[in-house]
Amino acid sequence: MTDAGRPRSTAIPAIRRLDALGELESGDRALLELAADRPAHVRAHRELVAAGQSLAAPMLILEGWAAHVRIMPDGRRQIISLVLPGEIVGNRGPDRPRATATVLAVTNLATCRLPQHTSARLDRAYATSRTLDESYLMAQVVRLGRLDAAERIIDLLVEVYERLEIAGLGEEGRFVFPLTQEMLADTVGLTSVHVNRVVQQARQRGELVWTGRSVHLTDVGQSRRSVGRPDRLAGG
Amino acid sequence: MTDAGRPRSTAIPAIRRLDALGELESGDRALLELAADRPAHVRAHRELVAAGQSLAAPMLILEGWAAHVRIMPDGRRQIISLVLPGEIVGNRGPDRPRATATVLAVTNLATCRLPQHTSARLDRAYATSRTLDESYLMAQVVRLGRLDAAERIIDLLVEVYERLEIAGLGEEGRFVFPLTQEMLADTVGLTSVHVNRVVQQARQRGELVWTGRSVHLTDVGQSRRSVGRPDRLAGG
DNA sequence: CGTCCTTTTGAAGAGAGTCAAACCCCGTGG
DNA sequence: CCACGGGGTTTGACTCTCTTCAAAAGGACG
Repeated sequence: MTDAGRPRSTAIPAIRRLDALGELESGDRALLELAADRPAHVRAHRELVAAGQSLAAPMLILEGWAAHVRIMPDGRRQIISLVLPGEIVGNRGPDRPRATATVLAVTNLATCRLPQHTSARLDRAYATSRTLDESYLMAQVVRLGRLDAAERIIDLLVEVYERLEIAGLGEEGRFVFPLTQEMLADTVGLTSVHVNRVVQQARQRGELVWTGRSVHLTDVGQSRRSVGRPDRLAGG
Repeated sequence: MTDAGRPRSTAIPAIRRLDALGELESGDRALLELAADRPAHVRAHRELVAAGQSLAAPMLILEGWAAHVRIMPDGRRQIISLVLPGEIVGNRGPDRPRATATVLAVTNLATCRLPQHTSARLDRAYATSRTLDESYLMAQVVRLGRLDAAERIIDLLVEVYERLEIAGLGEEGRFVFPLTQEMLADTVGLTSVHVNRVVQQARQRGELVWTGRSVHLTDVGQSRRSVGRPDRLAGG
């Protein structure tokens, strides 16, 4: 279900996402396009925000992936959450954004400051985005707490696919997935060795095609049922 | 002992917590006390909010513990986050609160509606509370993703202690802990059998005294270091 | 005294981690 | 054109944490 009735709003995925979340008007889109017109670039592996630092303003990811990361004193690493194109770092509504964890550029990034004090519709898009952030974090907790290795990986891939789909960056179960198996392991709380084995099993089942940086979930519906994902919330 | 300089603001722990977070004025406290004066009661094991439902208004927990829970189709259960006295369910700032997961009363509860549209200081307390909620959720992800069983349990107990301390409900590592080992297991992503064994080891090390519903962490500093907890954010 | 819930204990099995090495792809440079 | 290097992926053998299944033992309460 791409956009049947509505015309495609813009060529910029990040803006398409906010449009989808808030039903923006053309003025809102123009404002966002203006902001996106002079993007700031960040190289992969650079820190966007150090833990405990505060962010000047919320930041919109235009291209590339970022992640909230926690590294423990002994070197263990956990990717707490991913930030995909169209999603926002430091989106805390009225209060000052203060990072609760380090934010890392997973790939090269294009970003811009998030326009503030704007229309009601745009604010609604931001608010919806915030609500989604929370639900993604909760889903991550359930994933790590109660799913086994195979389920964790499929569940994460399904979630990523559905998140990318909002910005028009995924279709028919296909999407770009720039994480290495090692980073995937740090996301789902496993070792890269075990991730590798489990991914191969999913391949052999025909559930998953993953070559280079592109992933194809051959039957998203089946996959999402197999991991007991709750139905998507009805719109509104 | 407790508040050296400031006079103890109120006898109600939930209000003490918000006071600590926002440096309230007496008017704010009076407003909260008024709201807390006709509490609503909820029995243990009742659902406060069903998954996907929206909440009429944010709800302040006056007494007792609640939890965000996800139950999977096959019966697996994960407690996503705990809500302790003085903490808030459905605290989403300006946007409509919509529950992302079921909220369950862990013990009998006393609650009240959270006063809205109030002073700047009270709003700041709410905002800080929201920020803390997010950091607790992130800590839960790290706990489940990268800590082993013993670490998960100690880390959770340390966090709970420090959260209760804000409301004046913990001192010298001692606090009331109403969860059964089974519920603790559902929180830290383990089985109750294994939780039991690991708790016994912590007892034998002398790290933990847990009898009935009261827990004593004999050396909080040592415990928090042993699980690699980041230093608490400096105030402000 | 019996019932229900929670904690405790035991024995055996499975899932994931560890360690180590080989393999692959790809860009670099001789 | 091919050797070199380096990240990422793959494989194998072994270990160990945590789960599973079962049952006993405590405790609170009507």
